[in-house]
Amino acid sequence: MFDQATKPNHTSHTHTPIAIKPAADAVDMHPQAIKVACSNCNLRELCMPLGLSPVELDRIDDVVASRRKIKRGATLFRNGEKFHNLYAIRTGFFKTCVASEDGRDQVTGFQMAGEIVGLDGIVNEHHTCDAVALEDAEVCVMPFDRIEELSREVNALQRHVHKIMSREIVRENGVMLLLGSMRAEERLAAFLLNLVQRLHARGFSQSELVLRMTREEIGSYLGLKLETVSRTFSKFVEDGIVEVKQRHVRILNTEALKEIVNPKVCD
Amino acid sequence: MFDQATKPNHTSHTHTPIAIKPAADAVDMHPQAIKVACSNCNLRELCMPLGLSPVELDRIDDVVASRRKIKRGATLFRNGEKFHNLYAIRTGFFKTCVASEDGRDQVTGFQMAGEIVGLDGIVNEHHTCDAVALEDAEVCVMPFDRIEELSREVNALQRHVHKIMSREIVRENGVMLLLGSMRAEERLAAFLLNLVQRLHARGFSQSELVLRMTREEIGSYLGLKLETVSRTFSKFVEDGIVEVKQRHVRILNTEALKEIVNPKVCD
DNA sequence: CGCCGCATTGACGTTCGTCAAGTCTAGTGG
DNA sequence: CCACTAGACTTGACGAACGTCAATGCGGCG
Repeated sequence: MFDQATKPNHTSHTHTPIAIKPAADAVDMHPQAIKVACSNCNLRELCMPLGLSPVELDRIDDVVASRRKIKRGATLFRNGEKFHNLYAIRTGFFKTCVASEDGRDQVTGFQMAGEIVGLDGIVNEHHTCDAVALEDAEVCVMPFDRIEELSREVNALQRHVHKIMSREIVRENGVMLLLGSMRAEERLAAFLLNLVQRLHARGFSQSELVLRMTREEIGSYLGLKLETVSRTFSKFVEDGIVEVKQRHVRILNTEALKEIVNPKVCD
Repeated sequence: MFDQATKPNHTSHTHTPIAIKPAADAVDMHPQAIKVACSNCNLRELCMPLGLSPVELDRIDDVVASRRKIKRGATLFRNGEKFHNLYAIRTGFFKTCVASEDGRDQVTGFQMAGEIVGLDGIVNEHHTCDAVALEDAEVCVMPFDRIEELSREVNALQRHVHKIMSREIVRENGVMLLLGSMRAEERLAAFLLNLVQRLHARGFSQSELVLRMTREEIGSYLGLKLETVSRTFSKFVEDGIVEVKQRHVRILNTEALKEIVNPKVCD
């Protein structure tokens, strides 16, 4: 039943979220020949500004110094490490988490292809959280000095950097609303809707997804214990809202999920 | 017992958090004569970059277009409004809050003199939260276009803007940790320590403070109901950790509060 | 002086966490 | 190929923490 869940819409031969845009497919056939460059990256619309002139596009390529592969379970950076770079995720899936001094930790986000991590390091020139790969991943390394330099000259880049940071602030506002005022079912429903929406924007199914994280990691993100996450999944299955088989999830009734997150008062 | 609580260290005649730096006191005697300018603002080290050359300092003045007074209870901006400006708080105290569609709302932060609000509006060019004055307040209006323009030319300003946004991201990470993994006592202890630390940085007492917000607003911020906030205050009083009289709070045992937030495992 | 919003306190209910037992699955090594 | 194992997941019983509801107190403002 779930056999096809890992292979959405298009025919990627792995389950890593590779993005859309059929246009550049021809180039992708010789991956070793690709220049490390944003100008021919099919994730460009996700992590770089739109509407650049060709000459600006050329300059933008300079923000990426190199690429780096991270094995599943390895860290891209750690709390306390000196901050040098932002990272644009090319493939793979990350979590970021902060820890309190007494050992508790909290997942602060899950990041997928086209998203930027490392913004936490700018203030104090040291990272304040860990970024851990939840599956084998590759990132573009973007030295922050270069970003600042270039964004002084390319207005669209400057604006873009500001928007990325603002977007992260707004996202975290939403998580605070979730953590501060929602019950378990609402949290999980909101989580699933958010994930599937972001995957859909990358060319995946609107109704099926494969979770890259454990129940415990979901729980940490949502401020719940893993047992509660598990029970809530089971509840959704009973109610016929989703099918769940381990990490494979199929959403049967999106409207019902939305209704759980945002109960309409009907009277 | 609390009569002097509203008047910490120095002799401000109101209880609005006016900042330190005795240097500029003379100028303050003729408030109507002050030019709208950062270069002679005693909050400068809080909201503007340090180590500017005189000529840069002069240019920085241009980011502030005007000032605006906001009455207690009034909004500086609202969810959905078009974004134009960032605001630096000169005097007064704000809360920011987001709302879900079904009416629940969540306080996402409390802001005091020298802090910047409005960053949420950058992504979509519309604000996504409300900023409400909890006491009569005054802000510096800083058109974001000008900020971007100037920060292309003044590197220190560019860096500063990035740091302010990154700081907000890191702060929200901390709130997520609090909301996701702490119990009521830990949350309230962390909240009090954070408030008093920020007030202290502005020249106020390390041990006394006047809360500008209701129990309900504290509860919303901390993901608790107002009754739980009230009970937790009472618990702290019983334990001899604080004295509380309405919104006046005196911290008797800072170490105990820290211990509550970060219980040390002693074995 | 009386009203109203805010705060406190108590009794009770719900939700979620804790602890524990048991199942499933993917990966490993014979 | 299959048995074994470790880690992830599920499920149940119980209890603690916090929410809900309601009564009461307090203080500031008109």
